[in-house]
Amino acid sequence: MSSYDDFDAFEASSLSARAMAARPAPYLDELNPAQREAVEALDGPVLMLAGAGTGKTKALTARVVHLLNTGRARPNEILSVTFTNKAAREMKNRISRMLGQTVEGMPWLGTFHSICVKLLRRHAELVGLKSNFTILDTDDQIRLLKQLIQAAGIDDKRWPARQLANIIDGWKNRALTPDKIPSADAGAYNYAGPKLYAQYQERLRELNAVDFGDLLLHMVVIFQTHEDVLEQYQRWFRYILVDEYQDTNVAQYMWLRLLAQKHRNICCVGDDDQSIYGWRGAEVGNILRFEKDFEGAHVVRLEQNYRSTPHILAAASSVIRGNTNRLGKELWTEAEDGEKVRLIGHWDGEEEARWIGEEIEAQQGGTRGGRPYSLDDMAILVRASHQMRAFEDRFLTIGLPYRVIGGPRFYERMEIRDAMAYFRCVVSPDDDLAFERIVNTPKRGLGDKAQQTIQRIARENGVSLVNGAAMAVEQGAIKGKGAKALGELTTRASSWRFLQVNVGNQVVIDEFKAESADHSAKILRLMEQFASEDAVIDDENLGTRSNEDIQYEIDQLKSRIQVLEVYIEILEGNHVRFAELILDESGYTEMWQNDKTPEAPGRLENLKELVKALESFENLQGFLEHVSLVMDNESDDGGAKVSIMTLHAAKGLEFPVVFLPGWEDGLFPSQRSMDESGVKGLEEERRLAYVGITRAEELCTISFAGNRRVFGQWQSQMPSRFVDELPEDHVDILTPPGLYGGGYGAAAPTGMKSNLETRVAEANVYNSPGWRRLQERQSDRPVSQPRESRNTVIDLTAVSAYTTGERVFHNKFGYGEIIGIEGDKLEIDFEKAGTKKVVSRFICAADDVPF
DNA sequence: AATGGAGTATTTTTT
DNA sequence: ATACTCCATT
Repeated sequence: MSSYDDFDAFEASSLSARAMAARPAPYLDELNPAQREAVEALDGPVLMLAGAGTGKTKALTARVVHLLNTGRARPNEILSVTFTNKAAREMKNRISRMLGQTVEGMPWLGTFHSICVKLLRRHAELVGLKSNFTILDTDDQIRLLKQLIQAAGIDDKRWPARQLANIIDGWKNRALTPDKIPSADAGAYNYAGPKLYAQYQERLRELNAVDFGDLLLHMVVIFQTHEDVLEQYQRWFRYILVDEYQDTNVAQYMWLRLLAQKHRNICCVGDDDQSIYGWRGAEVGNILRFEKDFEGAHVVRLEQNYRSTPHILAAASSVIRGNTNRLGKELWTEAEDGEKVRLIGHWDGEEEARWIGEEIEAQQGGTRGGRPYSLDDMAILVRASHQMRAFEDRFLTIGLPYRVIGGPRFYERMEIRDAMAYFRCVVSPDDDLAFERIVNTPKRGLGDKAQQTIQRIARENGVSLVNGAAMAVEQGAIKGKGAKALGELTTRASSWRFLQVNVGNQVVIDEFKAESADHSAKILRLMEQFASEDAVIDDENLGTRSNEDIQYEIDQLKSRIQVLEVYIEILEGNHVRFAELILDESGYTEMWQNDKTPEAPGRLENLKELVKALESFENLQGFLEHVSLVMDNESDDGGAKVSIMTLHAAKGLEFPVVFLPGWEDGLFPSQRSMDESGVKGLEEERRLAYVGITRAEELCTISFAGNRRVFGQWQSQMPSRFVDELPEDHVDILTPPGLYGGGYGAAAPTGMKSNLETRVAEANVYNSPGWRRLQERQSDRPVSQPRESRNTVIDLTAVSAYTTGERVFHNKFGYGEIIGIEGDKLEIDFEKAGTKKVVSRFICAADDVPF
């Protein structure tokens, strides 16, 4: 409070502050003490540690409203960053509601990416871009990288482009430009990573394009190298609010720090226990060290939970307690006890889906807390999207309405991407990737060879592909029927481009109008002539024209007038017409109309939807930007539905009834997570479990299956270690009804620990041969036996149940011989597949092969 | 140049 | 199991 900056800030707004001091603040009365504390600490750095369901968004919005209400800042002086578009929208809505008016004046409320686009468009030239740059999605990114990889003579089979993309993303997330790659990373991507990264950035600049990571990276670079620009925004953004701070990566963190340096009025809201995006560069460290970064930070903990029952909270707390390195929060609630968390094991994934389907039908209409559940109140949260399939299959057969959230997105469909590639070519002609996509779509008889010719000519002349194509046509470099089609495309393209650059140009509009008027006048004259002339004319007389000829000319003129009218509309700013024209003239619409495959009608439907979606935008560019940044499609077509989504997609949501299927080791926690990131990965998985459980308000059901098809192969599954971390007192173990109950006769192996998992096993079918085999093996396999030490994922001291030289079998690789043992990983020399490292649970002794 | 068959990898999670 | 890629054939 003593710094000059703060004084300055206060002075600037003190007049209005005083004027508004008397203004009532009813929103404050609705807050609990902790929330209120977080809202009222307006100046200086604030860290709001908000556990799940503690009214974080409420506090955040109240804070914005309070800033406005006390006159500390005007709407455009508040920088309010969220992680997702959904969160941004939610905040906008809630602020308007609290304020009683719309928030048109909050231009800086949005995701990191959308705010950065806005900034970067203003300062693009500082990093060598034009302000109409395009934003590439992952797909384009990979295609571009593939080209560079092949040009470098690297085998992209052995070194997939996808991998390089991830490496580059990782660097960008850490705000590392190609010249700043640490030597430790020099070996990345077979030692070609850094060089290819530099080439990639160079190429992006040529294409006047950026990828997602660039949006932040470029802005950080600009802020670091152009003090004047940075200062301008530092001054401008008096107050900064950050939602989901635990999800920020290094680049975002640097961006925030740079901007907050001056006023230091930064309020970060987050929950270290809900950090689930480490895999894409999020640094929990950012939140853990906030107090060090911003000295004198005011830390507020929101711990009263308004969402879930005590049983559910107890389960969540018990699981998350397994993590070290937490800031520490303990959620509590005043809610009634309600039902315990339910736990159930199933025979296989299909059985699990069947049971959940029935359970949903049973819960539907049933009441708890007085009001009947609708399907909208229920959700199934899975670890990985492939788990959704079993549920979709099942729900389709029993006719249970469901909605998949975050599935394959509308804008990722082929026809939509094609259409958008056409738009991109028109909006930014340098976008070679877009042109590549559409040269031969629809088929124009331009194969590899023709396209290479275009590439060559473009490169030789240092022009974009569109221009290169035009030159190729002029030079007659393309042979065959492709030549004509390409010529047509390039003339079309240049006329689209003409329209695009002349939108709003009154001179051109007037010219077209004049031409149109001329034609109309001529038609009138011809009509007169037509009427006055005899029906039959001497055909031999070339000087006279037959009625047919006149009719033909009239038709020609009429169609020209129609075209002109469309052009005029487009020039006057009707971009929807423009889109239609492009799709029409390119033959793209026609292509699908002629397509006889069953998907074709759906694709045409999607194209229509695309055009309709255009209506709510100002122009094509605005639309393209929205699509690349927002990419969401929440089309709620009435009707109550069960939601199916991944745990990641569920963050921030809540449902009265939640199902958490697939709690099996390897699936959840995911094997890959643990392999790649060890204990860190496991802890993130555990946070994911915590997020999952805390989504539930009243009823939470966790389940696992003993057998599951993985890559089309049946695999025996072990219940998740997280199952053991649930608190017994708050969990009900269910016995699945029917078919299998006790069907396998023999009780579970004796002498087992009486942990939850075993009790589930005893209670149901979980006595299958496969499962029992696993259980038995587990007891003579140190890797998985000591439950306590299991959180050390790679335990090099562990003694394997296998020995070197032993002959083993792997589902995928077949037979082989163990040549090395490293904890639970075995190095095996396979007879067919060569030497591989395999996690021991995926193999079995050669004489134990199940057939 | 387009089609169809074989062979291969795929399953995290997303702005 | 399925989706995708590559290659050989027409």
